Amino acid sequence: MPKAAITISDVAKASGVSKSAVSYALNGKPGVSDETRAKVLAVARDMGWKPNSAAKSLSDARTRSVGVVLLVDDADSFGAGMFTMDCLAGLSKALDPREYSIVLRMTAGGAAAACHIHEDWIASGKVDAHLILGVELGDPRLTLFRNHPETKALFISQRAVTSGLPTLYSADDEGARMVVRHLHELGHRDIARIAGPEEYVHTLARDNATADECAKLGMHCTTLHGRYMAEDGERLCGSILEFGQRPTAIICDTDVTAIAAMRAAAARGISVPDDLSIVAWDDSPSCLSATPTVTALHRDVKAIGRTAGDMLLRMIDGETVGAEPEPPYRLIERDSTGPANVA
Amino acid sequence: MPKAAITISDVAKASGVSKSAVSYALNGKPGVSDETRAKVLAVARDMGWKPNSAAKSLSDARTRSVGVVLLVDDADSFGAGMFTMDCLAGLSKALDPREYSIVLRMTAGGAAAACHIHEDWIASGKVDAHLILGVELGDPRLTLFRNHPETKALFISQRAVTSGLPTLYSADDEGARMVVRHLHELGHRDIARIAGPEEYVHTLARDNATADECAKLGMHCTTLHGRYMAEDGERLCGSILEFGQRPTAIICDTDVTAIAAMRAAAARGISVPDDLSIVAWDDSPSCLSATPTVTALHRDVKAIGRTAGDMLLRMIDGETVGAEPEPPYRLIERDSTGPANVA
DNA sequence: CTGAAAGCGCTTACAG
DNA sequence: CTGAAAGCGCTTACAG
Repeated sequence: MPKAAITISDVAKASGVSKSAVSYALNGKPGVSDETRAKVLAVARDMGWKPNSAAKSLSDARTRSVGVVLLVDDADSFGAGMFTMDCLAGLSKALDPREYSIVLRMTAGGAAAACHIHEDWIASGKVDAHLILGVELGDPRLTLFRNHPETKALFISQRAVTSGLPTLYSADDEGARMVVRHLHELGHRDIARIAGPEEYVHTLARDNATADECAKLGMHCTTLHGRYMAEDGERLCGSILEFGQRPTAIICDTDVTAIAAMRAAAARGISVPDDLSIVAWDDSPSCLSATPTVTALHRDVKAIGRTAGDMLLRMIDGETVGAEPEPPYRLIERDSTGPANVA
Repeated sequence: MPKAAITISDVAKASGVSKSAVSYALNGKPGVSDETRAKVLAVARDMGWKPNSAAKSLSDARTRSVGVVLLVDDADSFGAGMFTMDCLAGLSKALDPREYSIVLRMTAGGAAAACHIHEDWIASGKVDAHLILGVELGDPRLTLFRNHPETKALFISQRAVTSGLPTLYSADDEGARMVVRHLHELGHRDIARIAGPEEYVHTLARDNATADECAKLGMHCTTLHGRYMAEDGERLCGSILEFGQRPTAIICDTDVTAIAAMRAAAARGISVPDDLSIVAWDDSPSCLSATPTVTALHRDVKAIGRTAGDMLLRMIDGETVGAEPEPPYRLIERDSTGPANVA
């Protein structure tokens, strides 16, 4: 069984034609008679021939792969975990039919380390295109790809951050407005938000949109920032509930903080959703298994990955790609939100 | 900035020597004077030269990448998610210093589809080695790699499944015994287990080891099988609590079912850990945020990935690799287990 | 120590 | 329609 790798020359010999004839036949190009072509194809199949990937890449300058560098944080391997996984699944799905693979690297060295890997890939021609996630303001990867406009690179990011670069931008703005409007309809006028760290650009995007929509609707919103951890959620929720005027609803930027906030409320005898409504920004299975179940902003992460893959393929095909929006959020109403109870 | 890819010939021209001299210099091989070498290195660095990856691969028959095919299940994108992610992170960490990348594909087509991808990779020389996860009994990938002993492939699996093939085998056996002994020390004699689906080989491994250790220690264990879902955990726990002699402890094969089981117990007024101890097989953040916190078997998944990476590199270097154990489980005692309360 | 040459496996103008 | 040739960018014996 384990025959040494068979080449186009072997096929040529076996079918009694020249190497070039084999190449033409195999690639469906003109230059061979139908008869020859059929024979070559049959022989190639029988011998189990596949084009050598390195040789093909060298000769046609295509690697048939897109590069992704993941930033891993030793602490929170959890936060980004599922998003990344689903996103890769979607990407893979888009790439699959074209026989493109993902070349994956992970680094704990942050944006700078990721940037070096991309540089290497550019210089070595390791990938046909780059996908960049988790960009921050002043990220060196922005500069890198601005300086290499000939390199095909797509960012999944906020619109404001990557301006001028091909981007699949998030719908955080719309999401924020959606939540605020939902709470407004339920009669809430005084709300709070347990937001993520201010370093994240999407946090700022949400901050802005939330504030803007609240202003439009005449609502008041207090925003506190913290990490995406249960303890932060509990602590911030405590602050919100104990100081000043208590809001009737809280928006939490993540499922973890939302569930932590519910616990903090329960600990104080505050009932959700009767006394307090809670909305989680990221939907997840834990939103479903919590008591009560948590109303959440849901987005189809696989679809985001798939869209990214499609955009990358278009770039590889030579098309110019600009900024395109990701699929919209959907608000999934569950049991943690209800009419405002203004005591 | 965006200079067209620069090649070894450019460097040769710029430093006034031949291409071969450049190659020797760049690869630290003898054949050039120290002076020439230094000059070439300087020029190459200045020009930002990197070896073209396809050319290098073609010439030395090494792709500097290992291939991984992930089986994605449209339904449960969650279950395997974090394990896979952490495992990849560990793998990447091992591969990084050698400048190896992961070539990643994901498929919803199960083992058969994955098998085809591996076949393609073998024929096209796309990767230097393969890593295979989530193998089941009768998996076509076992046959494929048995028929291709010259291909470097490592399985992360159960020892029994892959016999003869290079394998990083799991410590499920030891894990099971560890939990049983822990419960025995706490005085439990009559226990139950909410296990995973019987299709999974690791389920059987756990079944066997649990039964064996119980027998040794004179303990009784009832085992029920179900999916890794909250509803299954609740249902099975209900069955266990309501029929026959109620056990004093339950081992759940996953964090999800453990937490569901705790809920089922609470719903029946059974207190954890006073009336019933609960152990989760897989540790996770939710074990920490549950009330009470859940005693769990914890394994260092990144270390598993890293070990796999090291083994793969050794295989790539020509070493023969057999079956090696993964790092052992650790039992993390939290608040969901306590002394047996034999009413 | 150094250069010219052949080869890795494929593709693609270029003559027959 | 078909074959011989050159080239993709690198490595590596092989003569000077």
